[in-house]
Amino acid sequence: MASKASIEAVAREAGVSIATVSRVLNGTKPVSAATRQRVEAAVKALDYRANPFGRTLSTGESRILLMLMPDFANPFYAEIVRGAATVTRRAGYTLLPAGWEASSGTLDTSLQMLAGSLSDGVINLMHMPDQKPWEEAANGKPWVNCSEFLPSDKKPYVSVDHRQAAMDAVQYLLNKGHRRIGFITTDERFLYARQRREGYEAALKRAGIAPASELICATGDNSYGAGSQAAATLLAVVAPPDAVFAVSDTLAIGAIKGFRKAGRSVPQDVAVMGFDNVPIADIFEPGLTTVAQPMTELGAAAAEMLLALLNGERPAPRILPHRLVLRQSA
Amino acid sequence: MASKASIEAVAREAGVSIATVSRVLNGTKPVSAATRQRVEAAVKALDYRANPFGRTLSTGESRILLMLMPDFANPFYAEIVRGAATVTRRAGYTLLPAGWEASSGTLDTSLQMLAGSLSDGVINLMHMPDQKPWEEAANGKPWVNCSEFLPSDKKPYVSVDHRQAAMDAVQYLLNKGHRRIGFITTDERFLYARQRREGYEAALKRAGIAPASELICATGDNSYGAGSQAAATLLAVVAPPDAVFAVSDTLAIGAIKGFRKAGRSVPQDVAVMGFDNVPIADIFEPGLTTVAQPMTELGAAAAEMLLALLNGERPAPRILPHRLVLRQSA
DNA sequence: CTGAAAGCGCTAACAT
DNA sequence: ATGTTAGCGCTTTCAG
Repeated sequence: MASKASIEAVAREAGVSIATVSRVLNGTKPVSAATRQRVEAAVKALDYRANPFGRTLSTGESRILLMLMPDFANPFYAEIVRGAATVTRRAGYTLLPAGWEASSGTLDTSLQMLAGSLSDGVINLMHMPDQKPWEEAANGKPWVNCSEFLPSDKKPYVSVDHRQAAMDAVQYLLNKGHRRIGFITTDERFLYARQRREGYEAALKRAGIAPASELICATGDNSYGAGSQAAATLLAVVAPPDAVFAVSDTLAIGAIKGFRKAGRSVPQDVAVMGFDNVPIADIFEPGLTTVAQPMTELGAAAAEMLLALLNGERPAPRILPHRLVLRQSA
Repeated sequence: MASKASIEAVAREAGVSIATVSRVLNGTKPVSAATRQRVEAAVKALDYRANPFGRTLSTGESRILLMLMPDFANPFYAEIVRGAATVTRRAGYTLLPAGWEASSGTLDTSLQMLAGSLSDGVINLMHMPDQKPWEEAANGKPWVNCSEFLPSDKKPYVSVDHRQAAMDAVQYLLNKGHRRIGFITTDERFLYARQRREGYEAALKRAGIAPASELICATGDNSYGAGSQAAATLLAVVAPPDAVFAVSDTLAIGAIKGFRKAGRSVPQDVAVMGFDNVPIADIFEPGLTTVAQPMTELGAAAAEMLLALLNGERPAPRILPHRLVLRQSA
């Protein structure tokens, strides 16, 4: 630990007691102007910053909020973090992104242990099946789910309506005259995947179309390669789809690539829709038609709700609006 | 703070002193088998995990390593993190990604303050001009630079040879017969940008070509839009380039998009090369010719060096090999 | 308005 | 092999 000044050094430098230093630092109790000045001067002179470990041990609160992330490299999550961090910072809390290793199989146990006492609360973006160990570690700590949520869960959540969003996407495809619509999804243990699939099937049924299981392709993960693979699989069925709805832009772009490799053109031979509206959706050719989520707002709302929880309130769950972004792929 | 059992509760439950509990937990001193069992049983029964704040306050080391990241959403960094985390975890350290907000302008001051005492060391990926405040906060703490580094700096570093890599890329373009080669870069305050530019100019000079300043386009940031914009700028000069080397794949893909929008085709009218070899480079069409960095290895090496530093050693700087990945864009 | 002192949970001497 | 105790740096009664 670098030779940092302790509160005691500051007290000595200012000729006061450590209690007084603490008071001016935290504004807990009135301090005479003269004393305050001396302390502030000493703080500056010694470049003193309170040791968060001492503080936390004493107060029992760390003012750190954990953000549990399934994937580090996904711009969708990055944007949510940005939205949340803006809000928490204003309230004097630090947002710590963590848990991203879960996606690589090995849960970081040391961090998991830390989670229990390191943070005052958590914003969870983790996919449902992966979040259990964290939930246990958090042990009743203020917790809000963001994006991935179980409606029946008593925890506050903020999300888009995955089911409705998927319905809207598929309805758009239906309106365009497509009848054999495929569905590319990730691991179905993920709630959002199941909810979007529900929406997909509901839209089909409403149009009098029976969902065909051979048109539903669940890939292991959310990569371009998986999407490409899925396209190949879908092409192999006896009556291939004339449109496809994928649960993520990554999968959708991978699928387009896959269709192309098989000599099909998008959207002429097969229309493709994605989900998320990440930056590449607008750059890739054809431009990806997709459903956009209000990422920044999702993060900000989650942070506000967590702050409310910390404040003893019981924030109501929130559903934020999604919207279709129409480009060339469908 | 959720009602967590303290070490004292465990001691009571097991009928021993807290010192003994600490000893079995940390294996610091021999403990009789019988006692150990009782303590372990108590730990399990109470679901006890040591409070890291207490531990840190006492030992002066947190066993947390900070990873300073310029950008959260960039798969390049995500991969480096993965490489580093694997190594640190094995050594019993937790890797905490942080600092990503710097790129959004506002440096998270609370985290910055934490940085000073929260971590035992740091792996820095931050761009040089942005890393200063962190460096001050770290105040002499073990520190290794990864990717971005100043050769003259006394801190250990691991990186590719940005200058040489750029030379290789430009030489490839030269070999293909291109003579008017443009350069798209980000903010030139970033060291890697300056080093790659040096390589670009060196390769040109070696071929007897005087670098033309109108063919060098420095964009503000590293986005698709910036690349696209740069392409337009380059097209506006009296004698536009017949090839372009961009300092990142993102910029390169943006540039391809920009050239296309202006009616040019890649690689026929203008060849484009990138840097990094991120996943989309292989999916985008035309496939992006680029220079690949060993991302996982960079992270792993950085972690190893930091661990060595923590261990009192003086690890030597390391330069890892890059390689050209040839696809269709150039 | 300010100081003395207790205590947060833990580790590491120092006893025994 | 195990217990006692003194801190680690800070906040917060409790006195004054």
